[in-house]
Amino acid sequence: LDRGINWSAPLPSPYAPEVTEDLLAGGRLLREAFYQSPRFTEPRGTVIIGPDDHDAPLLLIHKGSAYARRTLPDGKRAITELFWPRDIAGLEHIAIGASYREVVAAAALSYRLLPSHVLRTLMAERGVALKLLSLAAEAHLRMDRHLAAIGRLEARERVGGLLLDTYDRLRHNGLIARSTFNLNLTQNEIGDHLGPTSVHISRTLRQLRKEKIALVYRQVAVIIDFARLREMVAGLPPLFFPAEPVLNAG
Amino acid sequence: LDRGINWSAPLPSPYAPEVTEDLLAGGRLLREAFYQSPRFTEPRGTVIIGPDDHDAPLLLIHKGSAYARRTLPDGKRAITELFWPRDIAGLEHIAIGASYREVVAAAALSYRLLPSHVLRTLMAERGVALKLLSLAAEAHLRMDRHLAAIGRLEARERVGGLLLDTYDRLRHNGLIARSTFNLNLTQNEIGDHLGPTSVHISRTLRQLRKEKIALVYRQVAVIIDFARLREMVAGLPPLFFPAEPVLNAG
DNA sequence: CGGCGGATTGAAGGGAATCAATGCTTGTGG
DNA sequence: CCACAAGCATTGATTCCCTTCAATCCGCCG
Repeated sequence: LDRGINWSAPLPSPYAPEVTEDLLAGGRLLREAFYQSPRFTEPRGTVIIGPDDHDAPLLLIHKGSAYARRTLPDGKRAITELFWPRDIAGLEHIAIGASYREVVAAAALSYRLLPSHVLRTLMAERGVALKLLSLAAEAHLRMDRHLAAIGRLEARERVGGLLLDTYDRLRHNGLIARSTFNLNLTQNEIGDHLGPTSVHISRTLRQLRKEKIALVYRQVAVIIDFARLREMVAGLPPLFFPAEPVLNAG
Repeated sequence: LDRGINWSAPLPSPYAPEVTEDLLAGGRLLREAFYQSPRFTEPRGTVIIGPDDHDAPLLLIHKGSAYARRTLPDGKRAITELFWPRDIAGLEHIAIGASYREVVAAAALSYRLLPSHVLRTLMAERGVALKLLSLAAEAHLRMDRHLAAIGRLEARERVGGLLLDTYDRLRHNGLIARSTFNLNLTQNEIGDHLGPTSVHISRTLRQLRKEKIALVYRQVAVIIDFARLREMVAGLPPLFFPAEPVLNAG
């Protein structure tokens, strides 16, 4: 059981050392730009960015969570990315003028928007361009890893991975302190994200509950046994890079 | 059957109109930078970028093809991206100093390398930064779509999708003119890319062969019946954006 | 209270994995 | 020039993970 031991994940990703300063400056400018826009709030389920929106804005999340969703021609749905507070969604819109997926609020969502043309202007600032590229790279890394998981792991490991990844991401950003957190996804949505049907997600969760590894009840997840959960998802590469000498205290 | 009718895919992706000029300029500069470096050639199977390389370079492909591969802790492999001539691989390295996957030559590969720090300098040029972001966005789009396919479609549709996507990408870049092309992937590698085992890939290909839809023999693919193939992968969203009024003749 | 979306559970069926044997090419060396 | 090994592909038999279908249940809201 979790006895207050720090079970959190390894250190964050090491950026190329020579860019950390630029990244910090760029991140600051980016945040300031967002803060010039008003803060919106929308209830769960709201489509923030439509599937065919033109010149869609970028989106900084303050509170709640959101996901990117694709609807296939036959009506099947796939959730390809999850966004949590401090994440920026819609980086693609800076270069590509049309959206190809929806961004949907997974919980009551508080956020700010920034039109893509503002970003294009702001990119003149070296740090901003670099920060945007690094955000894109992080998203790429997560999708790459998710792709490997979906293609090569079984439902059990994928579900375990989702729980652990979410915990690690939230914990790493200081958004939670205990082993309980709000997943904000119905079992149907979990299925759309991981591949299996909601029926199978239900069975998998029941199994984890029965084995006293983790508990998901009404979108609230509780990780009971970190050691066995981490062992269960050992097939998955680590979410962040392996620990390294700290590069910068910035 | 294919009677010389143009079965190729819809138009390329529409960039935000106000950036097309910058993109062209940036692309030119980027290409020029690559051309300052020597051209290398490696045989099929060569690992161009190792899984733990630090400060890995970017890679412009001239001839042949390559793929990005992850090896999971238990030895299972996942191929998460395919690269064809004119593609640039390793955009992540500009911001993230460590590689998290391998880049492997899928055929005799002719390519050039560019160290990431050169890119970081070159990014001062507005067009270059924008071009890099747009390349990242395109890669993101492809992965997003692939994720949806892996998560929601069956093996048959995935295999069909791979064939059709490859054809469309090659054709769109003027790299092939007929319905035959070299896939450069063993059935094992196809499996690593699409999810199923090589055994099941073999059976699926046999089925397509029997139905006279497509033929893959010794890594060479021949699309026999475009109409039925496109119908078969109707569940997949289009590779490029739907046709639009042409933005720019540039 | 009735209705509704989400979750649960059982039974049956199917798609894909696994295991294992065989065949086919190509390259190598005797 | 043939034997042989190695890697890839093919195929059958069996198993199993997951889907599908359908019924039920639960908590919540008007």
